[in-house]
Amino acid sequence: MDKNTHSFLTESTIDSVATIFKALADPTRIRILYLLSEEECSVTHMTEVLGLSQSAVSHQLSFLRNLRLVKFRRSANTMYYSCDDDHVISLLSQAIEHANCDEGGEGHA
Amino acid sequence: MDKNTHSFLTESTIDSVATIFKALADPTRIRILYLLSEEECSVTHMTEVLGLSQSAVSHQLSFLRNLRLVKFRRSANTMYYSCDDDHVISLLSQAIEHANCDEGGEGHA
DNA sequence: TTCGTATATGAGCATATGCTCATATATAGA
DNA sequence: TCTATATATGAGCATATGCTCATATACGAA
Repeated sequence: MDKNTHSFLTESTIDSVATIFKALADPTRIRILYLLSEEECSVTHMTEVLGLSQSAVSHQLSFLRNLRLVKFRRSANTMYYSCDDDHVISLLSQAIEHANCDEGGEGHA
Repeated sequence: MDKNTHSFLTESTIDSVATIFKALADPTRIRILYLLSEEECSVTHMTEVLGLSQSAVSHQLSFLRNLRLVKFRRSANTMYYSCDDDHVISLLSQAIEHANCDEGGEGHA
């Protein structure tokens, strides 16, 4: 505790941060979260819009549910999912903006 | 192009976003980037401060270099690394803040 | 209860990831 | 040139990840 004069992150903080970013680090989950950030929708709808299998979508929703990034409500036998974490959506939005900027004009200075 | 009335992300945007978040989705890279966001430092220094092997650090730096998230300068046979992407550091800082918030008081209403 | 639709989930597989170990490269000094 | 220090990198391995396939569960209608 002597030679390290800079501030450290705790294990727990590092794990939380890694977990958040892991959730956002997959194309399928990015597409699901982006879709849900625009509209609440059913599993079948996501499946159709994103062109993925029902199982793949459901597995990813299970993943996102465990992290409490999405919530859902039931209507008959249809589950409607929506986002449940503004922070994460904010991070996603910013990354999308930055990515789109880079696409427009490459080359710095 | 008919039933999809919501806005889509392009393949390229999705890939860029996933790549950014992938870079941030590993505890070792989080610690490296956080350290570099506070101070420029050499590989040996990172190795000591973070308690990692020289090889592990060097491999991760190679990864971060490829994505242009870090830059470096040489002084004799020592390489000094520092951050080269403010956007990514900004995303990291926000995630750390959020993680620390959640740690303080769990339970929402 | 039986069937049909919607969703969830376990098993298994192919690929990706992050490490270690060994070794290559680069620079400084003798 | 030879050696020492600092860093980079290839190979290989253990684990993680994301999918498919098959099947289980939940609800509504007949």
